[in-house]
Amino acid sequence: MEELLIDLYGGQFERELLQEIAAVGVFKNVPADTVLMDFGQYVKSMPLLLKGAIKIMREDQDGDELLLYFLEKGDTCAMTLSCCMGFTKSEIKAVTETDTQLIMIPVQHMESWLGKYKSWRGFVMDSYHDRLMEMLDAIDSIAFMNLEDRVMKLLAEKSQITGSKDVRNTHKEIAQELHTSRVVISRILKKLENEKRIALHRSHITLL
DNA sequence: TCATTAACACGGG
DNA sequence: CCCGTGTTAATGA
Repeated sequence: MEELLIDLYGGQFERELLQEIAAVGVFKNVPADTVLMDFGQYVKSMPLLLKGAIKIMREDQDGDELLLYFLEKGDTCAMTLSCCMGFTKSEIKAVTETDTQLIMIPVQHMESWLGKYKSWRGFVMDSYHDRLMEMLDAIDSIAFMNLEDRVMKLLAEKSQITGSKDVRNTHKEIAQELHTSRVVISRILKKLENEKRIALHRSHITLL
């Protein structure tokens, strides 16, 4: 676990901090499509992402979901950070998009590290900033982009996350993540296929 | 005009 | 058969 840590965070964290993380952190392998955190849950440890991707979703009163943004390696969850400090409930849902490796750090440590390690403070601050920017990006998408562009953007993100041109998602899943109906997704995907931007297959889509 | 809802047909696993 | 997909018709914002 320590080698992985040094590999990913060595340039960022002090040696002592890396050792502390290795000492108290719990390494976890999580398969794809696992719910890591749900609405209303109290958070008792924060995840440090080593490998894979997690999607962060918001949910409305009817239980319909909307994808906000993805977390990738080197990222952490901003909601966890604020939840841990104030002991409030989670406002978001986190689901693994791919098979994921992460380190869970109990909350009591992360607070003391804030005073102890400059690099940790910087990391937490940067994380807040990054997540805020991604949130703004998500708002821009919903407010200003048409559905066709949002679909392409989502496919591009998913492709980048998996490192593959193939996106293994059904039209239904895409519709739920973008909070729209499957009919529209099918129609838009068909249009994109006619424009030679993607190729459609059963249960997966290839970007061209 | 464009999204949504409901309904139906087709085909693959 | 069930599910994913493609399409249409009616309705609404």
